Amino acid sequence: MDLPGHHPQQPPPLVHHPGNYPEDLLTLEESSTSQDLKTEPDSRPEPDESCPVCGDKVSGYHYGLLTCESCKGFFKRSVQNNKHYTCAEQQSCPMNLSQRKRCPSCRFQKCLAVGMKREAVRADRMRGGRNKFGPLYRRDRQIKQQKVCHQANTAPYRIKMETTQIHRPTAPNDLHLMSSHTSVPLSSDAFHQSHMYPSGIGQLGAPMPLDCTMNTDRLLTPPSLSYAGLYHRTFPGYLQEKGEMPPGYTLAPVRPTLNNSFTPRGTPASSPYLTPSSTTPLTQAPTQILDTPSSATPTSSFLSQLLVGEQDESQLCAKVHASLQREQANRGKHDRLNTFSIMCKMADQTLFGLVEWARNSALFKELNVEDQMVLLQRCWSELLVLDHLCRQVTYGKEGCIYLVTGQQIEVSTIISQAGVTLSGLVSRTQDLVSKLKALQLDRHEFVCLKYLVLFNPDVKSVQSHRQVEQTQERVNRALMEHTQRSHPGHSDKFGQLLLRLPEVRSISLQLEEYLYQRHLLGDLPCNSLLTEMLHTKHN
DNA sequence: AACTCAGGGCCAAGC
DNA sequence: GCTTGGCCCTGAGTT
Repeated sequence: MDLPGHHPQQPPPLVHHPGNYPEDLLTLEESSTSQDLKTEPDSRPEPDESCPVCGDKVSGYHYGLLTCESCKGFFKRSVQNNKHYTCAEQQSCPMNLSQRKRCPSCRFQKCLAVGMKREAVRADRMRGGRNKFGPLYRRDRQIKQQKVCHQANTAPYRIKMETTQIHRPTAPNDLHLMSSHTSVPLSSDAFHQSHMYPSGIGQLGAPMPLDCTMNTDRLLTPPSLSYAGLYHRTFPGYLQEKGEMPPGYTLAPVRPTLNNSFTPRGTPASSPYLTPSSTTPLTQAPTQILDTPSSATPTSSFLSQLLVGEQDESQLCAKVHASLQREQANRGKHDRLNTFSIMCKMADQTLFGLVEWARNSALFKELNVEDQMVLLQRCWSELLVLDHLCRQVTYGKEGCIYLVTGQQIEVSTIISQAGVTLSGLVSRTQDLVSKLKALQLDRHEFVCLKYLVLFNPDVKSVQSHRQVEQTQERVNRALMEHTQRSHPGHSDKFGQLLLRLPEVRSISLQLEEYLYQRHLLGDLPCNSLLTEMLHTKHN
């Protein structure tokens, strides 16, 4: 579309960003062409850049990201007129250029899902000017620009820097996510065969390369940030509380209650996804999580309370699949997500679930919103690691990593194909899994560990410091009494459990660093909670 | 001061 | 009558 006064399709000149690139890359750029030297990256949308909502041609940044003119208008009208659409189908209508008009509900959900921001639609309807997302757009441009440069220089650069991974896996060696019906307890269930594998995601015969090369030497300047999205997505109501948003604005999509026991149609009762309610023992797992019979002591009642808000694995699994399916549906046949992107999406959705879990926790709700944010920003990666560990202890087979989607992946395959950092992370995590399996962790103990990590009195900026400290002590006591009661023969289980937490923390910090480096390379999906959390910590 | 570009408004076309 | 989407206007921020 040619817009007078707009130049959205003008090809972006190759630019060089002084200070933002390591020397070797810089040299490559300078030697390649005669380029303009600019301090600000120019990345007007390329002619073939497509709208993340419908695939149409983008016309510029609108409400938080590059979209087409049509979706811009649609989103604006929807927010301005406070529209509430209803989907006549299953809320998963295909969204593309020809079908975008069919279901406004799904279109609007898609707009929100890809990261369009309601708060960018002005309540006062003032025209012109700039919005507060300038830094976000700059960051996005920078990332895109870095990605372009990275791709342009990718081959020689990787060979040079990736000493452990000179040979990038080609198709025959591509990492395949093992189909669960061959390896995991989900076996032959109809749900997994018909439902669990979105097109091109982890299907047998659909190889997914483990694009996990990583160059730890590439340290780029952290771009500028906007935290608004984090607040909005994780703390609906925050701005209303602050009086920054008019009433009636919903800042986050309403999500189903986590306690709802969700049963995908066609899933046999033996599936671990059926982990029905949060208070039911997980009895189907290869390595069982032992739920001990408890007498009605005050501690066990407190522990039961802690378990109330536990995430439903089947629900989480369904969400992750839906998210991956949406993502894949938006892409062309030749533009499949690589394995790393899929993993990031999984982590992102899991993180969403963990934030929801915390927010729904009665103990956590007692804190003010600022304290909640500070605590979550501090511990999100530890929660992710703990969540992963719990899944491995519960469902993981020896030598395999069990994904939130129910698929399994062989550890040896990852280690042989990933770079040094990722291999190290996987090894450390697997070691920890072995230790926790040996300790025969039960779900009470896992949830206590999560609470211990969440209620961290060492976070200095917490206002209700005493409250956080008391809660942690209470959980600590409950964990101690529980381990003594449930494993009377294992006198030091409590101590052994606590001794694992520093390793969890260490892994989580390494994971954050790894993800942040990949993010700077433009490998992480934009507008994800994961990237926002990473940014928050790095500032 | 000129330019940029993202937000809002307008309105013909389509349903 | 409502929705869509292309085009143009506006004005804060940038150069």
